[in-house]
Amino acid sequence: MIEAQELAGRLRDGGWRITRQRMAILSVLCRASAALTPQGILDEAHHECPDLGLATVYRTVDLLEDSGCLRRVHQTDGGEGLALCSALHGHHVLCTGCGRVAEFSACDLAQTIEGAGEETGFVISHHYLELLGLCRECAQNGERAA
Amino acid sequence: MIEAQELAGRLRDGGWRITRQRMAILSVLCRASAALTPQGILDEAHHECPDLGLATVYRTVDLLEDSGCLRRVHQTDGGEGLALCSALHGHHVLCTGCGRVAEFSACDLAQTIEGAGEETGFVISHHYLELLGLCRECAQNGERAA
DNA sequence: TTATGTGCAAACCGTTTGCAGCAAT
DNA sequence: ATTGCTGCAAACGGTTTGCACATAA
Repeated sequence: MIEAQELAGRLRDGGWRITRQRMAILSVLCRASAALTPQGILDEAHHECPDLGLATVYRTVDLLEDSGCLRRVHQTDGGEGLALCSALHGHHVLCTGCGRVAEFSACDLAQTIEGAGEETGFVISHHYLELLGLCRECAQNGERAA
Repeated sequence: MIEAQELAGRLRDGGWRITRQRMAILSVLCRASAALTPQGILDEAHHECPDLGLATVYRTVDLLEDSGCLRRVHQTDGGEGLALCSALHGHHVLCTGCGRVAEFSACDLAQTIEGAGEETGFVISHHYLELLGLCRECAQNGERAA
């Protein structure tokens, strides 16, 4: 669980100003257990920053994405959501039952990348990986994976 | 290189009608080496089907996605594109130099899935994987990966 | 003090939808 | 003959932008 303060530090280091609005958005993102939409962020942040506008949410989200603090993830419903990246080279796992998002770092694609390289002739340099399944709670409650 | 006829067969088997418009869209998708947008599909298909409308492209794209023949991929420019899935359980590789798309099947995530499961407590059932790099030509021409 | 950030509201643009006519089966 | 498919154009909704004001540094 990363702290809003820590993310704010990253922004400050990047030369960005720390405003009430940005702090509110960061807090919301840190508290969130599921991926959020810009509108969802606004709704949540409204409690601690009633005059926040949607345009600012979009602008801040862009900023955070560019800074590598935030990533777009495919939602179960087909849409996209926003989820924090607390660590470097982290990937996301999404729960198809409740939408919860978690990060993991144990990513070993060496074999796959080599195989794909041979198969296609490409020289692979990056990858985008997202896992889907059931979180502990949903698995225990017998939810079905989508 | 999958044939438009083969894809048409899959649609027919699903109970869908084969129309001039759908055939034109399928041909475009089969010919394409890069991921396309709906508008891009329309522009290309216009040659062989001048009265094709954008709404029909959207409707056909939905159909193909639902049938598992087409997948959305993250483009290098941040946008999304559409790429054919010719095989079952295929993933895509995108060239960050020229946009070319290829499919590969050598996907071994067992290790990663196990690790992520331990790390997060999730029971993983699906995954979304996309590789990025340089195609043979771009690598030879000394293009830089984005 | 100064440049950056913000709210507001309008503009934008990709996508979806309703409908009357068309065409695959 | 039936029913699904299509083009058109309007509606929609998420995102971006211009601008004058506010505020972090």
